[in-house]
Amino acid sequence: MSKATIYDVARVANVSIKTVSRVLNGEPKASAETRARVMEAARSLNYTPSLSARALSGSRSFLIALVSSGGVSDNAMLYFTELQMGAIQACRGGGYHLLTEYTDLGASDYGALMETLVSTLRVDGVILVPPLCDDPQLLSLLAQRGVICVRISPTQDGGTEEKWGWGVDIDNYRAAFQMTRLLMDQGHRDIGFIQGHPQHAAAAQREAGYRDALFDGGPIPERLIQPGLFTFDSGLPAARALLGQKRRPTAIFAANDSMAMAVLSVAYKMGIPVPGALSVAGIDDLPAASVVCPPLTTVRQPVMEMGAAAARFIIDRRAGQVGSYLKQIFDHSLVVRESTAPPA
Amino acid sequence: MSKATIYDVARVANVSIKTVSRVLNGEPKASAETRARVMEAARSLNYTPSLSARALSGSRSFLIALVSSGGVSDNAMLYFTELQMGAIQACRGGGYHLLTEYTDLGASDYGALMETLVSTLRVDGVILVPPLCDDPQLLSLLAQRGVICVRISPTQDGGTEEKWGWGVDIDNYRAAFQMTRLLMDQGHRDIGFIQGHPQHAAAAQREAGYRDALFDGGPIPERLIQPGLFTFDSGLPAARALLGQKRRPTAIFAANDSMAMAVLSVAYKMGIPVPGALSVAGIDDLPAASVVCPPLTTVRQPVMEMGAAAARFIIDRRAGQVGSYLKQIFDHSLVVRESTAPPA
DNA sequence: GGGCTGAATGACAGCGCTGTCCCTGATGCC
DNA sequence: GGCATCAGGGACAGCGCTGTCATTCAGCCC
Repeated sequence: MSKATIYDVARVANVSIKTVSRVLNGEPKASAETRARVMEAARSLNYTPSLSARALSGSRSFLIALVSSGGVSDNAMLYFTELQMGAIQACRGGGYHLLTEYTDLGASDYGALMETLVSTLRVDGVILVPPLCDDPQLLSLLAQRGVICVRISPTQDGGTEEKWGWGVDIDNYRAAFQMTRLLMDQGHRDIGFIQGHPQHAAAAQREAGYRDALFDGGPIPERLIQPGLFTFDSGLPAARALLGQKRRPTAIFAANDSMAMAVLSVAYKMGIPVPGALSVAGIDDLPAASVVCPPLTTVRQPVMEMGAAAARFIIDRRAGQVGSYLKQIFDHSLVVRESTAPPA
Repeated sequence: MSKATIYDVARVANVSIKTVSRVLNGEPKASAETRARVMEAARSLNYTPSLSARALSGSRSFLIALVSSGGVSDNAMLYFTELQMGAIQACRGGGYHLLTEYTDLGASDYGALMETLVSTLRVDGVILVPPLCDDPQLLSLLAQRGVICVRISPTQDGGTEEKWGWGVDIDNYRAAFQMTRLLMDQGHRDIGFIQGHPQHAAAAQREAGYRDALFDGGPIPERLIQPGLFTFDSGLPAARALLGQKRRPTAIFAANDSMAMAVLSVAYKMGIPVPGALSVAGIDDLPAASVVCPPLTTVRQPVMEMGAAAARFIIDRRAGQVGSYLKQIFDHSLVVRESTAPPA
């Protein structure tokens, strides 16, 4: 019950420790019979290998770091938990474990943290969320150290995989395009838009989707488009600007849910009934989106799957498999709730 | 730049590796001069010790596991991120790292996961959130293996520390008492209450606080108290039951924010203006609480600090310090927003 | 039959630290 | 001076694995 070592297993199975190692790691050179004997011995002893020993002598640490940034209620953090759960599940399948770290780009310890991750922990890979995943300095540091890096919703100008790592995302352009069309199909024509953070790749893509859907490349009355930063607070003035106009839009599409909720909040204060006099839509499907009044029409991303794919990518790479893509695009889906309806 | 080892540092500082180890670990036997020389050598080589090697040869792994359970939008998960950030910060201070794992009590791999945590990873401690932290089987397994265990918001019948580990919490009774009194001070007398999950210790404490504040031990019209499970969905029927009564309460205090939001939602559908005709309050101060309409009056727990304290406890214990308490109680604070007002 | 190939397995040397034990020289005390 | 004491520091043996290389023994070809 204390702690069986590989020596114990070897003794019981009557083979060398190296053979035990081989069997447990699924290496080819082992007869079926030996394999069975070793497995049985391991099971009977309730053996689990020591991660530290494996890491120390081998080339893998079986550790993946998920690095977050931003404040607790920042947009990136809001689906962080979900991302993390996906990654954890994928890790479990591969004998890996997920380490979570936190840093801000501007933080003074940011370099030291990465150094620790690479040197002290020797993590097998790193998963980065925005905006960390778009920091060239960080990315090149990781690349240079040979750490596999997966970026969540990265900018597209990532260059080659060698240099920038791999990424997972949804098709932000299409998601925004479809949501805009959904509003148009309901009869809306005056559809306001609240932009996302200018440095976030997804923001531009979403805006492009909106523009193309609404005017098909033609000019758009710019009064319909207001700046935002993906945060609830940044959505407030944008919503006020949109709703304060003499000819008020009949629908507002915010580049994410946090800002869409800000629209809901401003409309509530101004006494504008939603969806009666105003339809509101967002993107992300945050847990809160289904809970606000009225429940928000939005775009759901398979965040958990994306997290799992990120971790799996690292694990597979470390196990020797080579993929060829730079970025994996996941399917999104429109979630129509009660915040949208045909204009009065 | 590749990877300096302790040998390199020893060579440069012209001492034995053991001395380097001593200096870096802050052990006493080293003259100030030697200490300085070693530190300087380590810095110049950009040396960071290997965690695996330390774990393998020493008695500490420098790893703390934070184990979560429940679904993404379960109550426990909603402040999980915050808890985690606190723990990460505390870990950083002590040279520790946070590993996150996920399991359900009912899950089949639940035992195996714990086994892995203890045997394979040899974590120095485990932080458990409800309802995991109240599972006697799990707790005794950890205790038996000598793993330090910190429970977040645990039941009180924990028994001795040896057996059950340590816990962090707020004074749920007082929080509920104060919130109820706040509503009473505003003039409310018909204050409905939605209970929390019956198996969760905090639920009973909050209810007791409400009862004592409202009727000072005397009988309470039981129509005012409706069952809930801490989830948004469970709050819906409870809210309907309360608001459907001929003599409707003028305020509803839900045992947590998720259910308070359900009240907001039901009131909205029924056309009951909040706070005009109904005041609503919760407990937790979820990120969403400030975003719903109207923003929710609630009780803020210092979740981040609680997470930090939990991690710090494990680190200190591992470093040899011994505390004496079983449970550390943190200060909460009432957050008065717009969902409460004097009755019309 | 001799030599060759290849599958199955073992011996052994670390990986980079920490724990334990031991050595050295200075200090203090009678 | 003699002896215990103690701070400061080193030698050395692992911790429990994996990588590398060597070894063994069938089977097989000419």
